[in-house]
Amino acid sequence: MESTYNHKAVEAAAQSLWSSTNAYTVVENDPRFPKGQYYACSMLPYPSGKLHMGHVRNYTINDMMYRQLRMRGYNVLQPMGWDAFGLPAENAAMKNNVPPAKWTYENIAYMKKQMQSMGLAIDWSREMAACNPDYYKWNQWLFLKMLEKGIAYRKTQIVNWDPVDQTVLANEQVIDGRGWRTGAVVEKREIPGYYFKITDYAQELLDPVSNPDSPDFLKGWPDRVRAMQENWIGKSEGVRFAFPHEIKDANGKLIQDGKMYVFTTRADTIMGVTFVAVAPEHPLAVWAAESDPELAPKIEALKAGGTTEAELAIKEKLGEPTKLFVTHPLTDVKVQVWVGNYVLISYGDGAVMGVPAHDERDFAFAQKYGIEVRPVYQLKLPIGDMMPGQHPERDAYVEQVDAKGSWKAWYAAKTDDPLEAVALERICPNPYNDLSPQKCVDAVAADLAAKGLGAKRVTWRLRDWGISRQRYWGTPIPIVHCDEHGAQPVPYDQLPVVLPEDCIPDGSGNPLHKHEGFHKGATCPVCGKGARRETDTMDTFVDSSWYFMRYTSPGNANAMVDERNDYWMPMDQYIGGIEHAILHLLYARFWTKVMRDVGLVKFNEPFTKLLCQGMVLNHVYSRKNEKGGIEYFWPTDVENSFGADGRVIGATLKSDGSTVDYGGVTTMSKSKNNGVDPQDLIERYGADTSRLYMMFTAPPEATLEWNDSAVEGSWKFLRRVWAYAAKHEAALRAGIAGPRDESKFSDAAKNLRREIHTTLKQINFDFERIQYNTVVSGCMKVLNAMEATDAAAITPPALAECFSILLRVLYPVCPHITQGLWRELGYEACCGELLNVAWAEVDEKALVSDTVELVLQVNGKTRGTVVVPSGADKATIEAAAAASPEVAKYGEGRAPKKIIVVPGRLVNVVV
RNA sequence: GCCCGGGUGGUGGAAUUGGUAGACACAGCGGACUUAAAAUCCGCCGCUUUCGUGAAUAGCGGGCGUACGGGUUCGAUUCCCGUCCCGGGCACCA
Repeated sequence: MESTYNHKAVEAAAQSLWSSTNAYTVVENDPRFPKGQYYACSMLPYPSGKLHMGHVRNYTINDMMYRQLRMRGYNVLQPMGWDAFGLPAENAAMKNNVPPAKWTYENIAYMKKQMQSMGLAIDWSREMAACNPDYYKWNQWLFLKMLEKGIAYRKTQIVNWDPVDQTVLANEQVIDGRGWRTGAVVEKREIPGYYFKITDYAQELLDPVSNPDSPDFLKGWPDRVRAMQENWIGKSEGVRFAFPHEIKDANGKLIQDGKMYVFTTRADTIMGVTFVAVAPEHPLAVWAAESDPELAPKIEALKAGGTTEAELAIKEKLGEPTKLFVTHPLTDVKVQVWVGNYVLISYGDGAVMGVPAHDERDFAFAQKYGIEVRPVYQLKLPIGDMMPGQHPERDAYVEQVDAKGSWKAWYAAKTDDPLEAVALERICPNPYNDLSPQKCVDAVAADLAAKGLGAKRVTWRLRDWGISRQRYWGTPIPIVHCDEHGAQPVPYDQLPVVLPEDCIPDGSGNPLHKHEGFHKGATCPVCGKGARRETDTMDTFVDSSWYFMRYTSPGNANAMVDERNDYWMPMDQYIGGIEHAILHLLYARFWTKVMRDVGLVKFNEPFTKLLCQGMVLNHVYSRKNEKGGIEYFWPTDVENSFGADGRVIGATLKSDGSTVDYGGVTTMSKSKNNGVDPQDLIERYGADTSRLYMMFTAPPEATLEWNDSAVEGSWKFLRRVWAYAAKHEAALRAGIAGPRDESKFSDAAKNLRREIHTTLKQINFDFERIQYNTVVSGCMKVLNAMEATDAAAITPPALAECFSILLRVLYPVCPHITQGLWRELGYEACCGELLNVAWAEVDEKALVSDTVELVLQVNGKTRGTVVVPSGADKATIEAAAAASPEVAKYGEGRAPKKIIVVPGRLVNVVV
């Protein structure tokens, strides 16, 4: 064999072997795999042009899992596909004047080649692309089913409209209120669109992420992802009730029929209401502005600022009083209406009851405007003693068990005159004083219901999923518009509605409008007359909501999925970026439940286990240039300077020493000039080194700050593996072929086997918990142990066994070099192809040793070790420990008071 | 502001249910080989120079050490309470 490692030749040979044997094509119920199916899948990539480091990391994790489990006897499926619809293709089309389809297909071809060069064990016979009519036909099919079931419906939506380009803009395409391309002021327009009633499934989507007792609880998901979904769904249980009023508009009509509704989760504090606040867009605020010219601009000003950023949480609570009053539903006291900048029109009824004593925001607001604070629960601190930012409720909850009598205390404090206090209380008594908060909520809700003014209500943050996009490159929504019969679904037998692939968007409007054959070439299914085809396409999240099930049923032209899907699904392990923790994973769960309700699948949840691999980050360096633009610098062209705490405080350019700004670490991107192309790495060191380094440098879920200075180390390790094989080729060959009689193994062989099987045990554990960085370090330990032992002293069959363990445990990370050595050394001729060889199992007999070394502690401090025969009983160990010189020295001659023995590990002598 | 993670050598990171902290590497330092370089191999590598013993900033011994302050325990990186800092998520959600 070659004396040195030639990665190019080795990798080419392995890859051509795999492709010539279709090594990774899997079939259902394959009898070769006694342990049954295992479906391990990565989130499908967008074909942007080429792979980035995040992809390499994601797919290497997936591939390691694949190879290890397959060797363990599982029928493993690792498919791949393309999230091929979407906006970037349209933008590229405009820039390069090529149809999005062509651009997309070329990218797919290139990226597929890159994946093959990584040595990924993908079953390409199941490849899918979202832009293929064979795939998106089923988006359309299920859409029609959802229309039938009422899960899909049509309503008008407010969108960002660019008046120059005549197109709809996504939120992120609106910059400072202007279109990103045209700079035109963006208008809000109401246009009709289709929605999915995901809210109907809210409770069913919530339980598996929030309730550990739910039968579908997703215990194989990271806690943080479950928490994010739970927050996103946002269930809150409370009471919705009305403040009656007689406020009339200019036409003399009662506004909102004389009832101002609010929602609260704290109905128990209803007796503490001292004001109400409405959003600036609320009908009462609108009327207040119309009827008071001085107030109008002030209310307008309250609309300023976004409402979706975290910074709002610390924004100052601002408001304006109006001349309007509503009536407290239980006490009939008049309550002033304020307009507040912290009230959101989009949540609940756009109005809140103000209880300064028991709500932090209400408290801040009341403090600012001198509104009365009226506690319902006894407070720990008098209101006057509270510091700014300190909120009464925190303390109030502590004391809430003693709510009884609190109002009396408060009234008494408000006036020195006990008679007046009694009088005040009579005006506004609190009948709920004796109740616990939860009982109080029930009682208040009952009283409001009796008056016909309110009821308990569950409110959700989750909104229905709007799927209409006024874009070209997406799944056509299968609807036609007839002048006579309106919007009509396309009949099932006319699916798919095929998207023309020859359009080149120019940025103005939807090119499908101009495509006569598409737009005008439809007929009404009711009357058969000519009709216009819907030109809106579906949100690309629709495509990604079920692609993983299409992998299971490739080539089926008659059904979305078939019985093969029942074999593979639910997916055992899903792997992808944390950035999809909410939307994609929620939509896929919803879509699965819809498929279940249509009778296509029998399970409730699609992903049993979820792994979110950490992001790959790199440093960012930039500087403002003369033109005012920002210039980014390649990280390796920059020298850092460090502060006393070791953090980067500044940076200079290596070329001329000029200073640049250090921007911390962020995700790699072309625009920030900090993306590392994995192809460079693969070409220079090979796929195995790249994979090894990627896995070794950080655990899969941790973020990884890119630094390739250690790649050389991984490269060096693989060269050592090869060199060891080349140096000991003869002994290894002899060991593979020779008879194996363990009773004749030399002591050196026994010692080496003990060490390697101990390490193997750890490696197996690390594979199970998906801690692949320590799997790699385990592989290094195996080689270190072999190199540290004189090979001549090792019985050849033992040497061959040890090296075969190394090749097998290293195989999932570095399949090429291990496959190459397996064949070169003759393992293949004897035991078959490495991919199909059984995983290395720990030989418990090899772990046994005559003596065992225990850690010796005196008074809890480690002082040395004590060697005892393995299997020694407690008394023997205690005696050995007590007799040790360390105990004599550190125990200062005192007799042991107590001896703690942890079998196999440690003995602690307390004197 | 709230929720979820996290804080360990110069660096990436290890330590399975509390049991020898720093595995495995990278960088660095010293050495071997070589005409030289590369490659390779061997050794050292948390702090304490003023804690002891040494001529010694060598060895040996001791002490300290897992963000900080407490606690539980024979024993704490690990468990509990409090504080600070960093990262991610979010919804001023009534």
